[in-house]
Amino acid sequence: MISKREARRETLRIALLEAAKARVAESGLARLRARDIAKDAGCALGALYNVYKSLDDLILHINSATLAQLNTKLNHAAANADTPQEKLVALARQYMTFAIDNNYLWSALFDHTMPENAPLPQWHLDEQAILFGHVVDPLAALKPDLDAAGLHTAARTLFAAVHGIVSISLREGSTTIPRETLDAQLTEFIITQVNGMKYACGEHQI
Amino acid sequence: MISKREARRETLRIALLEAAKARVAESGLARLRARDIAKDAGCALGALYNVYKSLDDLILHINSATLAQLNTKLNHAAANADTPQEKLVALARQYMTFAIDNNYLWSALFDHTMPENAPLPQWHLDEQAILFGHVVDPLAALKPDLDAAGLHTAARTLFAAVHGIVSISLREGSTTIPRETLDAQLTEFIITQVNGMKYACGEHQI
DNA sequence: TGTACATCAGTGAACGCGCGTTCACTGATGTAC
DNA sequence: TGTACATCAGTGAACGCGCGTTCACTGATGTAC
Repeated sequence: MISKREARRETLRIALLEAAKARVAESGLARLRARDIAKDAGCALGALYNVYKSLDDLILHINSATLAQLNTKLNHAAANADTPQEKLVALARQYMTFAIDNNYLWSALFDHTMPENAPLPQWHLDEQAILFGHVVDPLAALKPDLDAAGLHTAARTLFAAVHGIVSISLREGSTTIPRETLDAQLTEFIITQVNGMKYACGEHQI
Repeated sequence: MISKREARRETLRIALLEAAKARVAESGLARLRARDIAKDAGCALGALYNVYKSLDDLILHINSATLAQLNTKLNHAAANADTPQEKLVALARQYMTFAIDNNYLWSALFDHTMPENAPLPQWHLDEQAILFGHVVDPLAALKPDLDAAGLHTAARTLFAAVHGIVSISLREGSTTIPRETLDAQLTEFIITQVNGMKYACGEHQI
């Protein structure tokens, strides 16, 4: 049976997480303060440390929630596309859309660094690995001759390229390049890459 | 005529810059401390503020030096390649090599953020823009139908993709993926992209 | 059901530390005559 | 060249602030009988 204590604890846990997420979404990870979170969640500063081990611990849970949300979006994107090529394009575009719509939360995924003695916990590494996973399936269909390791590497490279394009675009603010241009660039980029993979497998001429 | 005062001032300026660069190269931007720099440069803490406006100002000069160094390397890489395709491959590989060899200094280029009221000075933005510039020339040869704006965008996209691949690789440490694999992946990536550009200009089928 | 005690969530002031920046002071360098 | 004064580099202790974390205390919830 769930005690009244546990229920309150869980409520506070969620309230703190939501408050922290809102703060990050609003003004970025760098401006996140324990005092602000507690105030927003309606509890005293010390209460935060009853429920989370530290501020870093709380941030991990923020990122975990963001990853879950992104994951859902990517699942939908892939599910609504037919061919492997279309899936990859849809994934990339959804990734960019998510990054634009959740700029600061998305940045927090990559900005947060743990104190040196405490590395990222395994459960969080697993969550990150799922991101690459989305790319693996369509890629396997396109390059059936690749083994698991090769697939993994190729997926990471493609993901990283998309990530870089999105990342550098967001850094400059949306002022310099209009959203549609960016979207077109990204789409063309993926198509070029995927077609190249399909028609010429590793024996390119330059 | 250059006074003794100015000479000393300039010497100290350089000593501080070199000390700071060494610190960043050794342990990263996040661990850079004004006190450490002054100690390494052999002066008192306050002297730093005679010569640089602030620590952020000094960091700008570190990044400026790093950009100049990277720039030189990229110039050589492009000069030693013949065809536009080869130039682009050489640029990407040189970029990765530089990032690996100067991990922390390279990261500092992207990690450093200014206080909100003081944006990056123009001279530093100009230096950054030169990076994209390397990609523009070979790209122009490959896609003669693009106008200046389109070229610029395409160059940025390609640069950003390479940056993402390098960035995510370095994040995981060199343990996970051996250097040669990474190099091969990056090379194949560029070749694929460049061939795709060359043979099919925007009217891809998916 | 009631009572006495134990447990633990919740409080917020205080701690502790790090660290960028300043400032009154000293002494070397430059200038005027 | 020498002397008196002005300027400014250089010093390092002290300032000031931010902010994560702790801790003694209070009061609500749970448990034993």
